[in-house]
Amino acid sequence: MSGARTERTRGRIDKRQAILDAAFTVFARDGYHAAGVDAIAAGAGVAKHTVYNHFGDKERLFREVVGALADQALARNLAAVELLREDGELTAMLTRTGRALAECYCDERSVALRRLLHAQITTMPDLLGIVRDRAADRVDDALAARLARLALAGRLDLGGRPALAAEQFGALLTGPLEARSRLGTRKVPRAEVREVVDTAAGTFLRAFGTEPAQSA
Amino acid sequence: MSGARTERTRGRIDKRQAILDAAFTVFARDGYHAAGVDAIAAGAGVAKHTVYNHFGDKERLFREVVGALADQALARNLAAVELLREDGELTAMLTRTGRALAECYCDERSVALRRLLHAQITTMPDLLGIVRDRAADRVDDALAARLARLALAGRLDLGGRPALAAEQFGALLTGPLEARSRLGTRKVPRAEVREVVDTAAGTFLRAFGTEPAQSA
DNA sequence: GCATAACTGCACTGGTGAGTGCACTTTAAC
DNA sequence: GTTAAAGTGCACTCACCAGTGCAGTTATGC
Repeated sequence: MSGARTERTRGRIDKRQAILDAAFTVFARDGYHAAGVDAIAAGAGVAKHTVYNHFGDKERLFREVVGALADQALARNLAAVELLREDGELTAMLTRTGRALAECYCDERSVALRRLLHAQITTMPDLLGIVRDRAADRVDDALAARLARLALAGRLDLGGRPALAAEQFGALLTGPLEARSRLGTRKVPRAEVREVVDTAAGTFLRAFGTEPAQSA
Repeated sequence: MSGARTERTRGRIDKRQAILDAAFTVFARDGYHAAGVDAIAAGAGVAKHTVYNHFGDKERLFREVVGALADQALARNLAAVELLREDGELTAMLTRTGRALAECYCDERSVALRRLLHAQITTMPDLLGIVRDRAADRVDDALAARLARLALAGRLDLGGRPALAAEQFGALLTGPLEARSRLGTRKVPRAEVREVVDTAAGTFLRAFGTEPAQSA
């Protein structure tokens, strides 16, 4: 329905990108098996042969799509984590970071990536490794590092396990969002995201904070 | 690999159950689309016609499998939640309940249910409703009710929102377990489950407890 | 014992989709 | 301008799979 990404037959170098975009759309909508290469080619405004010229076969195309989604997710998530600085009021900062992470998590592409991953994890077990290496692990590490710095500054008490604390902060966001978004089928209203993030930040600070609580 | 559930052609009434069992195995292994009705029939030691006699078509069979999985998950999870009583030491109790819930979450059938749900949620959006009505929502409610009772007894301070606290306790378990089990593809070692559960209970009690902390 | 309902085995249809072959056109490089 | 690479359109093969038809078998109710 969203039509071809290329304006008719114009440039040549961006066919590859057009195919990746269309492939994402179709895979996300129909899932790996139900997705047809014909539909992808049509969506990209490209001949089926061109798809095979660029990617070899359907599975390799799928892997490329997943890899691209992982890269994009990494960029967005790292930007969110970098909102956690050492200065500024803790509650506000944690809330801002949490909100940014929540937006990443709810992003259409992230939702699709999780869905495709879950669906194909048994038939293509290596996919998870790709996504973890290129995105998930790096975000976790970055978050843990930021929290560790706050602990070093005496503003958090993580019991010497920043990675565990990062894991929990993430869980306090993603768990509720997964449920409330109905596995990504429902757009969580702004107010509800706010509630999830504020509650997560509150719980996290009550558990790990060293400063007098900033009431909700 | 686990062979037919029925010992050759014996009883008749349990063919239905044999089909459901085999269908679970095949759907869980291959996913909805890649699963073949022939494979299911073979796995159940039954003619393909018998499958269609009992369930009409592949999609209805799939729904029955999902429903059955939800019912089983509900039973296991409720039993876990009911470990939360009003007497007894809080940390120990929360840890025991947490461990039981973690085991439910890591159970092969729960893993498969989540996987199938994620994979088919776009093509069969009503599936989520079935699972929520028959399992997820009820578990959440039961957990919230137990926590509310503990709050009423003055042993927790949930800020008057037991449902939010229940949501967070669940998230502190499922989030880390989801990641550490690699979406269910890896068996999480006992020691690691213990770490996740203890950390979750610790964080929860530091955030919501009213009694002096029981150190880890 | 017999009628009926459930089950079996096998062959079959119809549809769909991955991947290829081929003749032709367009673009980019020199 | 000519050449080579990339792209197009279409028809085609091959395989797989949901669902059906049918003739024959087995169990169950009475």
